[in-house]
Amino acid sequence: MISASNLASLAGLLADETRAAICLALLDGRAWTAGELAAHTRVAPSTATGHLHRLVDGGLLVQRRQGRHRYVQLADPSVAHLLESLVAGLDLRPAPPRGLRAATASAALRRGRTCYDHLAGRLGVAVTDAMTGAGLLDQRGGFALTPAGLGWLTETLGVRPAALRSGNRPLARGCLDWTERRQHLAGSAGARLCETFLGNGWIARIGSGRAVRPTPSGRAALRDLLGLTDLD
Amino acid sequence: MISASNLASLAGLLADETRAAICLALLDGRAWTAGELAAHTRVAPSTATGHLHRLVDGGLLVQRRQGRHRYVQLADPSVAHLLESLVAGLDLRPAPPRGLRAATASAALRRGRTCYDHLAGRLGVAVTDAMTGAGLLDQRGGFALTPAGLGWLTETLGVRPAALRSGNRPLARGCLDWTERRQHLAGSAGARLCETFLGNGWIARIGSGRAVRPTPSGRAALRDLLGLTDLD
DNA sequence: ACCATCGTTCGGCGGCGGCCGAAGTATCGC
DNA sequence: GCGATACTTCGGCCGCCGCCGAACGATGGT
Repeated sequence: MISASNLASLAGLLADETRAAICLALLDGRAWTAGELAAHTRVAPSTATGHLHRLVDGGLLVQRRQGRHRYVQLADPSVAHLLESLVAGLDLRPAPPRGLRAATASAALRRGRTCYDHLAGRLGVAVTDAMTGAGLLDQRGGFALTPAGLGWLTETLGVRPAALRSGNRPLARGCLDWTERRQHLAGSAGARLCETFLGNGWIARIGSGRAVRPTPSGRAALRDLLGLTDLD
Repeated sequence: MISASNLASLAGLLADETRAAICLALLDGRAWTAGELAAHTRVAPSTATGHLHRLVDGGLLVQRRQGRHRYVQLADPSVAHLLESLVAGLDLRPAPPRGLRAATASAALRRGRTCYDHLAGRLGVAVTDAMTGAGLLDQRGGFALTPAGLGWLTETLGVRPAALRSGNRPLARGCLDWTERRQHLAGSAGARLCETFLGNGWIARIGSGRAVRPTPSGRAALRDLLGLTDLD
């Protein structure tokens, strides 16, 4: 039919375990070099090159050459959204990770992380719930920011209103969390919120991964702004 | 990593043009027989059998045997949602369909159709816009049913409130329309709305496909309830 | 009982594509 | 310049998988 071959070729980009692992790694929203991705997926650099070519040609990734490095990242928030939808569609047996290091890394990720450009994990869900309780979000009839929530973002947090209307991206959207099985705030409001938290030093990345944790000043701010106290 | 192989195998189910065409055909929400799908995708029955096995084993489809027929349909609204997300991710060159028959079928589909279990096409978008204008939906901060919209569904249309809370499916959700590039109402509210329209004889399927059109009584009802007059 | 229809299983063919290593090109630091 | 590092291109190997036709159940109609 009309778009079956398009759909098949799009799915084909993710139908290989190595390419899937590359895309999942890039879900942290940052740019990785080709070599990092090759090491991360445990394939030869030449193999990674081939995969990156296919993903870039397919429009899922964009690249930026910088010196002798090739940086690559997800092309678009919509690509991240697409990946989230697919990962959310995996309610299959989640075999527990083996080894202690994997277990603690996994615990840190459950506690808090970035999901492309917004907050996820228990931290993301807790912020979302607190905003809902404070009347800033309305999850009763869907997932929407209230007028009070819009004011809170722009006036209390200082987000520029123009930054909330980027392209045709939705303002607020629920993103299903794959560790918490709950929705957390995504969309441009979620992206600006995460950006503000990072910029204010309220949260910090742990090491080089996508795990994040609140800083002492962040804990104080979250308590004052949203009444959040129990963050671990 | 944790779910790369799961993601790859899920994507692999859709990475074949024939299987993709099968899933898109099933997006009309109805059950098809294996033979119908074989004819629709122009492959031998034995080939279709193999594909259906893989899709059922992968959890995307469920089957029901009835006499010498094997009926198959999408397993779940979440599978439909997943497919919608992927199709929405295709802003690639949509080569115009060739041939007059394809063109008129395509025009009927653009005018109105079912998208799994809710309304889509210009009809679906028009209903969604009218509901938004009447204060029944709020698309400003996301996509949510207002309290008035909830009352309208249950009192004016007679939808049982219990039918709106099915499992953990969201009540209202925006679904990006691939012909109109606009959002229309999905989620359980969208499903009940479509069900009610069909049950009241306000819309009828055209032939055996998923295209629908308003009936004369439906036009009157849409005009009285939502002020919709220009439906073609 | 018989045939027609629907679906399935099996074997075999052919091509696509993922993998690697070796050789080649670009860039950085000294 | 020179070596080291980052990446790419190329060729070849191998396995997977989509396709079909033919033969084989299974069901329903007559």
